[in-house]
Amino acid sequence: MRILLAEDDPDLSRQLKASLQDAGYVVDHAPDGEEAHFLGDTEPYDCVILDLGLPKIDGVSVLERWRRDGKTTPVLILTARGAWSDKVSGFDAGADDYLTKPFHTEELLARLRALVRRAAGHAQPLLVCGGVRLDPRAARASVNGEPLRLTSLEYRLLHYMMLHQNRVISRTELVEHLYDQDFDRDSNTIEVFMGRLRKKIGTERIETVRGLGYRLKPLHNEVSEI
Amino acid sequence: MRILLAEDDPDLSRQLKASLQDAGYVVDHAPDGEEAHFLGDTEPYDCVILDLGLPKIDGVSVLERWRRDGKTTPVLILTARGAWSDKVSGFDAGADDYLTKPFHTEELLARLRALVRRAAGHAQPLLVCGGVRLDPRAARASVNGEPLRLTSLEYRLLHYMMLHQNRVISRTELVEHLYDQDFDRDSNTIEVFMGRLRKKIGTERIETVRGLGYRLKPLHNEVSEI
DNA sequence: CAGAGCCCTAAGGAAAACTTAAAATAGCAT
DNA sequence: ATGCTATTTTAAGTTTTCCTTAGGGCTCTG
Repeated sequence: MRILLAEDDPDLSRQLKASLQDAGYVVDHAPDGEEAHFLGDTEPYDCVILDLGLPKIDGVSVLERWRRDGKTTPVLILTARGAWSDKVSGFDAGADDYLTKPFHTEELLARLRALVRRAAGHAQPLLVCGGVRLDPRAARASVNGEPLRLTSLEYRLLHYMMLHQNRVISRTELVEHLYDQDFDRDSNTIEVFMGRLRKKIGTERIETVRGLGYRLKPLHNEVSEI
Repeated sequence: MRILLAEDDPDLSRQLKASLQDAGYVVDHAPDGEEAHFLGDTEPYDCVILDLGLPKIDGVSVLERWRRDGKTTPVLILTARGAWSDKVSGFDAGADDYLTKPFHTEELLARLRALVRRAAGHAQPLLVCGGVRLDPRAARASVNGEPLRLTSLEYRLLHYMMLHQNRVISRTELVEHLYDQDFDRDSNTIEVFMGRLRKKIGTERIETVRGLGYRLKPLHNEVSEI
């Protein structure tokens, strides 16, 4: 876990750096806004602790530049007591958290934990099967990067099969998961939809296992992927 | 944007609720921990403002229960001046931000903006989706630099969709976040407003996903994803 | 090679979404 | 307060989408 500490007060800097290192972080120190901006731009930090009253370039400006450049690293801002209007502008510039000096080191550490935890919790479950990708959060799928245009049932079918890829899935199982209880057992909808799906993602990708069901799998030449 | 305000002081509650509503939020109020826990459990809020000194069940306990149940709604905690050890335990219980009483309403609003924005995964204070821009601070939006003239509901609709762009958002989700508890479920307001928004920002930008909802996305030539 | 299992196509029909206009409500200034 | 305007909601009519059905042809297997 690597942290950028942008703070000009030498005493506070030394003390904070020590505490952070004790807590297991790797710490780089920037004594002014110019250095802070440069480091934040070039190095991949997990979090930045940014004092607003920095020499050369002030903290809010540094932050604004980063955000304008698309940096999303979490930033915790330090500010002097009572300068609450700084806070407002800092937040609106894209800060993720604030701390007023003087503060207890323990509180800073707690806030850091919260920030990093939050930033890391951004992993989204993306289903992949060869060149086929499905993002359940976005309700969207693609083949070889090309977005797929799927109807509701087609999507649900693909979703279920991606969740259970490489396994043979019976027609009954599919029906049970795609429809509610009462559904005409001897209907051929599943077959029809298999046909449509195949047409959209490539026939080869869904194998028919006669008498048992269907299996979704990557193409032969794709198997090595992920 | 729908918010739960859990605060027992009647004066402060009234004043805060008014300020929040002025700022365009839909606000539900819980005067004690029991009510707060119940509402937070049943309604989908975009953010919770939680006083630690609540009657019946105290704030930290309420928060702990939510987190144990897997709730990830951002929570901003209000606490009395000087009780900083509360903060630490509150953070570790899963709070996302802290504010010490007394505070400036403007600061609370700034922190709320930051929280909501962060929860949606945006570091930038300015929401961008292709040629559409929305500045939550100024409550302004534009298309290709051209300022948009939006009514209150149109704006809130666009705001919510920009926070969750590229994701399919159901009619239900929209209704739940744009209105408070009692709203007629089978009404077609959302459809009507989608029509109006589309007329203003361009039909292509809002894709309807039949049976699921709507998705706001950049135009084809503006960006490609997945 | 016969029969079961599967695939394909096209069209009917129903649900979902869109459009429009008018009624209801809220907001604002007089 | 009162009326005027802007906004929101309701409601009805229209269009679009796509789920389902059914029938003929194909393929695999015993």
